[in-house]
Amino acid sequence: MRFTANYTNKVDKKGRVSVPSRFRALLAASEFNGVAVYESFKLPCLEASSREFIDGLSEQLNEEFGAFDDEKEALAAALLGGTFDLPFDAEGRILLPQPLLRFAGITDTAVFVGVGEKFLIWEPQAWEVYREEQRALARAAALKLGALRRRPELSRGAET
Amino acid sequence: MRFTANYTNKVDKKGRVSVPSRFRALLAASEFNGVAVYESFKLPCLEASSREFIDGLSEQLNEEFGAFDDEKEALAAALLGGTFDLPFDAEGRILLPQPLLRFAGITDTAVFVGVGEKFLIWEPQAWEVYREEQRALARAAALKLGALRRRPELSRGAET
DNA sequence: CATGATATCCCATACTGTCCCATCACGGCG
DNA sequence: CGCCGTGATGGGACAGTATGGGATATCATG
Repeated sequence: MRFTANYTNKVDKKGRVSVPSRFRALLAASEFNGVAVYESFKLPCLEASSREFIDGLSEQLNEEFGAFDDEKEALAAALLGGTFDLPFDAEGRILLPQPLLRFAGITDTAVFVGVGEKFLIWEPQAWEVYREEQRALARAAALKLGALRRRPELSRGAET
Repeated sequence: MRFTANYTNKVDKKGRVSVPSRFRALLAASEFNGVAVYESFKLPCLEASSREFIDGLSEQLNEEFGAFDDEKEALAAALLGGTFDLPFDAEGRILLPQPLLRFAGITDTAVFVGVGEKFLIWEPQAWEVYREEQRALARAAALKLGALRRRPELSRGAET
C-alpha cells in the first residue's frame, strides 16, 4: 500500500470528490469499499487510509492498555472519534462531511497527496504553502547529505 | 462493534434525540432494540453501548479486581445501577432521562462520538474543549502510537 | 378516583445521502 | 485522425434520516 504523486480534483456542491483512481486501486484490496478519513493531528489537512489501518491502531490501543485505562480512552476518542468511514459511490467518489471540509478549509477543490501508506487531502492554497516549506527543508537536507557524502569526516561543521 | 466519527443532533423539548443511523446499524445486532446509557466516570459526558457490552464490563471488573474488592463493588454498583436501558422509538430516537441530561449539561443539542466499542454523548461546547485538549495530547503521543505498531514500516509515511 | 406530568406512538415534513445516468476530457489504439 | 475506454463531473430522482407536533397511554400523587 504505497500512495504516491498528487492529484487535484473538484468538490461539487454536495461535497463529493472523486478519489484518484490510482489511490482507489490501492484501496481495492481492503474489504471495506471506501476510505477512513480523519483530521490530521499536525497539519491543517485531512488524512486518509484503509480502514484496516485504523482498525490496527485501535486494536493496539485495546491490547496495550487496560480496559479502564485513561490514556487509552483519550487516544481512542481523538483517533476514532475523528475518523469517518467514507464509502465510494458507483463513480469512485466519497462524500466529505461538513466537519472535515471545515477543518481543512476545503470548498470547491481538493488536492490528494500520496505519502506512503496513507494520503493527505488539502485545500489547494494551504497545500501550496506547506509544499513550499517542505521544499526548502528538502533543499537544506539535500545539501547536507551531499556534504556528508563528499566529506564524511568534515560533515559536522559543513553547514552550507 | 466499532463506533467511529461524530455526529451532532438536536434534542427536542421532550428530551428526545436521534441516535445516528450509523450507530444504530451497529447496535442492530443486539437483541435489545436500544442502547445502554450511563454517566461517564471520568468525563463530563454520557457513555452508551449495547447492553451486552455492559455485561461484559461488569465481568471484566470481576476479573481485574478481587471478588470482594471494595473498589470493584463501587464500580460495579455505579455502572450497573446507574445504567439506563433506553429503547429506540419508531424513528430511531431515544428519550434521555433528566438526570442524564443534567449530568452532561445537555440542553438542546448533543454530539455523538464513536470511540470503538462504545460512543460518548456530549454537550457541544464541552466536547469542543475536550477535543482540543485530546488533539494536543495525541500529537504528543504520536511517538507512542508509532511504537505500538507491530509493523514499523507502516509508521514511516508522512508525519501524522 | 381525579389530575398533571411523563412516556409512547403515529404522522407530517424538510433534508441529506445515495444511486443512476448523461456529458466531458484525455490518451491509447486501430 | 476518428473511435473507444477510463476517469472525472454534474444533475435529477428517490429513499432513508432527522425533527417537530399532537394525540394517547401510564403512573405517581393528592
